[in-house]
Amino acid sequence: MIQAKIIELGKSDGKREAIVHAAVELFSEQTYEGTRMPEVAGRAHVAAGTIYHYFEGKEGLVNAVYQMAKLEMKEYLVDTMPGGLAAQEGFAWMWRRLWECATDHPAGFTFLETHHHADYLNATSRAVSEEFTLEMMEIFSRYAKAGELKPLAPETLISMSFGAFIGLWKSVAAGAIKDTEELRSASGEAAWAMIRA
Amino acid sequence: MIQAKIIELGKSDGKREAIVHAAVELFSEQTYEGTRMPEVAGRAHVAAGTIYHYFEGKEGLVNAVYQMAKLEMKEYLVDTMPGGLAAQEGFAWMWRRLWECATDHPAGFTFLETHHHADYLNATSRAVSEEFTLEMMEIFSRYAKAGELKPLAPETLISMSFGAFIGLWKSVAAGAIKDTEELRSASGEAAWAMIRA
Amino acid sequence: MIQAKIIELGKSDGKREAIVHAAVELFSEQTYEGTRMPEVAGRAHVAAGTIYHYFEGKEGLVNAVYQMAKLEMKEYLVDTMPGGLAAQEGFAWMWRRLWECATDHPAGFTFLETHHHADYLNATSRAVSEEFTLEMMEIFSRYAKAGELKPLAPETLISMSFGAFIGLWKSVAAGAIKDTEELRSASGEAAWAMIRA
Amino acid sequence: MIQAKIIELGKSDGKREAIVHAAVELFSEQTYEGTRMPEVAGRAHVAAGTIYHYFEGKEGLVNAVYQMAKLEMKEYLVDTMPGGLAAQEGFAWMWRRLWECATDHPAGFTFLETHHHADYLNATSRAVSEEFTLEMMEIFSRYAKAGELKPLAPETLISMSFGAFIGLWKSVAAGAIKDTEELRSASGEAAWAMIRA
DNA sequence: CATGAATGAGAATTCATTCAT
DNA sequence: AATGAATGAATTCTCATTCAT
Repeated sequence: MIQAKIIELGKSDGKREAIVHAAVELFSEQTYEGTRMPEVAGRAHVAAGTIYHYFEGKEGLVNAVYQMAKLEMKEYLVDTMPGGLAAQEGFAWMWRRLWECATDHPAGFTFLETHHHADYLNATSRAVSEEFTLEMMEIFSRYAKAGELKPLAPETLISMSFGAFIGLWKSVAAGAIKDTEELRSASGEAAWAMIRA
Repeated sequence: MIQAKIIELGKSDGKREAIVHAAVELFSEQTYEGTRMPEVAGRAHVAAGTIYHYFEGKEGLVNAVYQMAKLEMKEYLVDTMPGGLAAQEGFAWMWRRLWECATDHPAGFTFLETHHHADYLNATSRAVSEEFTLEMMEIFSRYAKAGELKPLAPETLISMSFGAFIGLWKSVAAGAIKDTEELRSASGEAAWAMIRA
Repeated sequence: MIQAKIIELGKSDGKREAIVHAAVELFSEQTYEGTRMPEVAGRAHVAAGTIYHYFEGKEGLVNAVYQMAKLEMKEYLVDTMPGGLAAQEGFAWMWRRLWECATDHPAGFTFLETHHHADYLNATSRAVSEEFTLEMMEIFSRYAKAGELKPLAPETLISMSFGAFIGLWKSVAAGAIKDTEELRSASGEAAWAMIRA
Repeated sequence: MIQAKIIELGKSDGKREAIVHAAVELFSEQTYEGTRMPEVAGRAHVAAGTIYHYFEGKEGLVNAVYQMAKLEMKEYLVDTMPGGLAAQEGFAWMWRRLWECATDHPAGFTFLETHHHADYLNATSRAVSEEFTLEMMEIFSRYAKAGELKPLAPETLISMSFGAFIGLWKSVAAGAIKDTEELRSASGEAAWAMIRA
């Protein structure tokens, strides 16, 4: 009964969802190549063959995973961004949202970091990625034009600040650093110090 | 002359080195799991079986690669560090050395970033990694005690500044940002702004 | 009818059995090490990979084969032994059963002779073997206590009489001696003459 | 100097000897197929390549081993047999010589048992084997004609009595039975009881 | 003659994918 | 749609043999 309801509700099938979910986890814990299809099936509580009803092989699955994770990230950082924020507030908001995104979807977040450049990503995946990058570029360019950022290419500032966050997040995820409210704001301020004019 | 001496010392006529060299390149271009042994053999101009004279299987090889790369990095950042530098100069020196290390050994540098957490790393590899981390901790702790750094855990500052460099380097390696002398110093100053008191 | 039941019980549509069957034959015709997995697969009319669904590698297979053959032999010689036979009748019965076992399962019988001491036999295989040996010891010890056997250790008498049978069987299997009813009883009487008091 | 003398003395080379010696041991402890050439080289204290100066590959080696072992056995049982013995004494003498042969050359003796039928034996090896068999046949036929043996084919009596010895020897070699003078004579008498008229 | 590093054909094994049920 | 046993191509690894030193 409950199962039936979940299926009827959004998120389509439940089974497809479960597969993608299992896959992000395994791809992020291990690697794409290091993860076996029956392993994915097992964690999704689904038969191996079932995956092939929903995805075009392993490559189809990893692309679905990638797009899902990237769109999720876009939702956190771009789609929900309040308009009209000045550079400092805008950056602080993004930093906070990065934390939230990484905390809410640790597997997806880690997966994206580890599987950028992969040659199994198809055109759609690359397009989704590209779109996100452009949106970020636009935001940083706006701040730069307003003279709020260091005189470095927006690309440089984005790479460095995202890099700083990822470095920090990796340590947190590894348990080397404890995630506290204090850390979230202090690290954001530090990152801002790196890029502000 | 020097070459002659090396040949006399190690038994190596360079075959072992050639294999490790081919392996770092391929592991960084692709992945550990995504790289096939004959591929490594081919790039090293060696028969497939030869790899097994020098390394205990693929796992033995990847550990040799990891240790080599990590020790290389340690040499750039720790072993050759001039004593007696104050925090700002010390950090600037390290930032420059990171660039040099990444430029001189791009494959090794990229490999380390992508293959941290891998479960095929053995005790020795983990020990080598640990030692490097401890050395960095010591340096940053010294700067922190001198009151030159932001009041955040050294681990946090290290993660963020290394993360910033890696983010930047990835963009450079991907061809999105051009590596200039200007960029090297400006980015270093920006990173310093992030961590200084 | 019986066949139908077996199919319902075990999951087996006989594939596992076919593999074991092919394996005993090949292992006895050649050797364990001298037999190639695809050869086993071929004779079992199964794909090479299928063997690995049922057995843990070649070693798993050879152990399954060993246990099967040993239990088969135990069934012929121990499990079906009528109670209450005096020494001479008991021995005659066993001798006859050895012939039947060797004739009905020539591959298994030969395999056991050739692959005793092998170091790929696991704990279970050794336990099965040990149990059979103990049962034989018990039987011979009983006969010895009744004063019907020569004053030699039961172990000695078992080794010699089984050895005599195996020597004979090898010649029969090689075609050097013809298996006749006459031979079966005469050889049994001869063997009895060797061990009787 | 000493080395030179040994080489001059019989047994040709010393190195060839060492290789054959190492090979019998390993082939009997393991199997022909289960033994690696470098392993043989190692135990013979010789380089792997050296084996190929003396033998035509692994197959050449195993044939040399087989012939050596078989001729050794022939020497013990046939060549040195005193003429003019009656059946019972002749058999007792052979039984004693079997013990001596097995004790003096355990590896060779075991090797022969385990590697009869092997398909890597060449014409020469088979000829040597055949010759031994014929000699034994002759001896047993003589005893049979004299009416001293049971009315069974000589082949049958040979197979059974040799089989009995081998069975016994295996238990002794495995440590399950202790080799004593008492056992040697009692077992010989038992075996004689099996075949005598 | 002796060596043993190097070779590469061939063996064991894995794993993405299919397909009868 | 769902299953999971079966497949066999692809992969790792072994080992008899060669050959430059």
